[in-house]
Amino acid sequence: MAAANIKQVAKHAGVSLGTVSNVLNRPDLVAPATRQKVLDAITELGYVRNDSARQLRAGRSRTVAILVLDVSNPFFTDVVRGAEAVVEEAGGMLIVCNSGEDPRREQRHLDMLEEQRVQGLLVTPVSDGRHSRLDAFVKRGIPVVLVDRGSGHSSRCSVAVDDLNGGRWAAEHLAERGHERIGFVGGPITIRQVADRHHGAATALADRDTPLDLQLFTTPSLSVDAGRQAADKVATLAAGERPTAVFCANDLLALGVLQGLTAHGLRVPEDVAIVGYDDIEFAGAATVPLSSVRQPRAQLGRTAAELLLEESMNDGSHQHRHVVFQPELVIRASSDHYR
Amino acid sequence: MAAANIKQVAKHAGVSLGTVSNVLNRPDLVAPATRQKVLDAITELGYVRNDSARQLRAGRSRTVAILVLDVSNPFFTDVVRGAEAVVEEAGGMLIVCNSGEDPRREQRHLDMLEEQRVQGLLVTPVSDGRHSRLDAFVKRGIPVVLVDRGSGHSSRCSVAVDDLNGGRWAAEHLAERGHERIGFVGGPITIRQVADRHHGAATALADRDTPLDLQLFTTPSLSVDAGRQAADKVATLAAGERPTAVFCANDLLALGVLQGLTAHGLRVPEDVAIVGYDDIEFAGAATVPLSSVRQPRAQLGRTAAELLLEESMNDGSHQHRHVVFQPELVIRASSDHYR
DNA sequence: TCACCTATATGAAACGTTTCACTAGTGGCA
DNA sequence: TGCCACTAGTGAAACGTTTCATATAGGTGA
Repeated sequence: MAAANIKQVAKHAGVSLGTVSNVLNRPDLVAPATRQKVLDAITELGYVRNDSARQLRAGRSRTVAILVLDVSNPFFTDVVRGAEAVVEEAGGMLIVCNSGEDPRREQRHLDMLEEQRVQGLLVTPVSDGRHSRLDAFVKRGIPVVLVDRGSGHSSRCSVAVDDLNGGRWAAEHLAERGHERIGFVGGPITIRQVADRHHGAATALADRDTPLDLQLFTTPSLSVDAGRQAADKVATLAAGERPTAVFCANDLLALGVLQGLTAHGLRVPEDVAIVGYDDIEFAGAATVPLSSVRQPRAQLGRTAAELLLEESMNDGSHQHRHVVFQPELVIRASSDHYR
Repeated sequence: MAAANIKQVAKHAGVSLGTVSNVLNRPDLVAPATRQKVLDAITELGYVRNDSARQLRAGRSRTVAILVLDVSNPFFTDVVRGAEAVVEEAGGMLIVCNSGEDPRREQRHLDMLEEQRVQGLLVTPVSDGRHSRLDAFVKRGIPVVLVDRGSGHSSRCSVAVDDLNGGRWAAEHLAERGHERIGFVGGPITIRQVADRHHGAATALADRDTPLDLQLFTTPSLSVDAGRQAADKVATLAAGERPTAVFCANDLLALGVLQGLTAHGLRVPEDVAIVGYDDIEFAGAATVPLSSVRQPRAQLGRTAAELLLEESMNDGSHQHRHVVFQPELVIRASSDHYR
C-alpha cells in the first residue's frame, strides 16, 4: 500500500533522486557501488516504477494496441500472436481490444486508447470506408496500421491478404481436376472478403480457354449451419445440374457442406469435391480432410507490428507501405480426385 | 501533434484551468453557458484528455487486465467476452494479455501491469502453486481474481468450474445408458483439469451399486491427433475387451476419437458411444453430433469481473469469495443410445 | 602549482491532470 | 441595511517521474 516512490528509494539508499532515476534508465552512468546500493533499496522497499508518471514526463508509451473485430475468431487470434511476438521482442507490450464488430464499442476503445497515448495501433475497423476517426491518431503522432482492410490510403500503412488470388487459385485447381460445373457457397456477398473470393474465382473460370460458369449459392452467414443448408440446396439438384465441385467462402461453411452432403448420401470428393478457405485447425481434421486456402495469419500480424514499430522509430523519414500477402492453396482429400 | 492540453483549452474558452477540469469531471458544478463554451473549445482544439496525467494525479486507473494462458483457446475467448461485458458496463476498459503458458512471458506481463497500476487483474496463472508474485498486487491495493485455478486462497477471490462433477455426470450418464465397459481418454494426467475429470468419473463408477472400472487411455496432449491415436488403441482391442463408451477429457480428443473409430469401421454411438468435454462450437456440428460437458465460460468471466469490481469499490469491507460453477451435460447423438 | 578533464552525483523544472481551499457575486430574509 | 447561504469560478499544490544544467572530486599533463 505504501507504494514506495523514487524519492523514498533515494532516501533509503542515501543518494539523490536523480541518481535512482539514472540507475533505472542509464545504469552505465552510475558507479557500480552506488548502483548496487540503489538496487538493494529498490528490492527492500518493493519499489515498482509508476508508469503513468514515467509516461507523462517522458512523453512516450511502450504499449501497442491491437483492436480486432472478434477475439474468438481464429483468424484474429493468430494475427494477435504474430504481432505479439514482434512487439515483445522490441521490449514493448501488446494489449488486445475487442470491438465485437460493434461500431460503438470500436469508438469507445479508440477513445480510451487515444487518451492513453499508446505507442501505436493495429486495427481492423468495423466498416470499410473513410476511417476519419483514425486520422486523429495519426495527427497526434500515433502510427496506425490497417489490418486486412482497405489499403491504398496514403497516411498509414496496411497489411492484407489477396482474396482475389485466393479465389482464383481455388477455382483453377478445381477446373484443372476436370470439374465443369462448379459452385460457390458464401455470403453475405456484401462482405468484402466474400465478394473478392467469389469474384476471383468467377474471373478465373471465365478466363479459361473453355470458359466456365460459377454457380452462386448465397448464404446468410459464414457458419457451419449455413453450410448445411446450402448443402441441402446442392443435393436436391438433378444429377446433371448439380455442381461436381463447390468452393466455400470459409471453412465453417465447407464443414457444413461436407456434413450436409454426406447426410444426403453423396460422397466427397467422388460425387462433389470441396475447397474451403482459411485452413482453420479443423480443416485438416475433418472426416474427409478439407482442401483449403490458407492465409499467412501470423505473418500478417508480424508484418503489421513491424511496420508500426518502424514508423514509430524512424521519426519523419517513414514511407507508408501497403503489404499484400499471397494465400496458399492446401490440397487435401476433399478435392484431390480427377474426374 | 500540438496535442492541446487542458491549459490551452482554458485559455481558448476564456475560463480557468480548474473550470475545464470541472466540465470534464463534474459537469453539474458548471453553469450551462460556461460548460458549452468549454465544450466548444474542446472540439475546436481536438483536445483529448491525457490519461497518464489523470491517473498520476487521481491515483486510480480505469483499465482492468485479464491475463490468459492462450488467447486462441475458445475457453478463454469466451471468458474474456464475459468479463469484457461487465467491465465495459462499469465504464472501464478490459485489456487482454496472453502468457502463452510461458512463465517468463507471464512474469513480463505482470511486471508491466504492476507498473501501469491497473485497477485490477483477472488471471489464470501458468502454474498452480503459490503465486507469490500475485501477492505484490494485493499488497499494492490491486485486487486479483483467480480464474479456473487453485481456489481456497484467503487473500483473493476466485472462480472455477467443478471438474469433478463434470466427470461424474459424464460417467453416470454412460452407466445409465447401460454401458459396463467405459474408457477415459485424456492426458497428460498432470493437468489438474484432466485429473479432476478422470477422478470424478472414476469415483462415480466405483460408487455405483454394481461398481464399474474406468479404463484409462492416456494421451500425450489434448489434440484431435492425440484422439485419433487413442482411437487406434481402442479399435484394435478384441470386441469383448473394447469399451462400449469413452469419455474424453476434451472435445478435440473426442472429435479425434470419433474420426478414428469411424475410420476403423466402428459406428458411433452403436458400437462405441462418446462424451466429450467443453462443448466447443464444433461439438454439435460434428458428423455425429457430440455429447459434451458444457462449462459456463462467459459466466465465469462475468462473475470474475464482478468480484473484481466489487473488491475495487468496497474498499475495506470486501470479503473474498470462491465461486464454483457447475458444468452441464449436453446429450447429443454420440451417446444417446441404449444398449 | 595550476588549469583542465572525466566520471559521478545533484536538485530543480517540467510533464498534464485533479483537487481543494478560497473569492466573488447574488439573492433571500429579518 | 446587514447577514447569511448558495452558486460559479479560480489558481496553486501535488501526483512520481525524467531530464538537464550544474556541482564536486579526483586525476593528468605542463
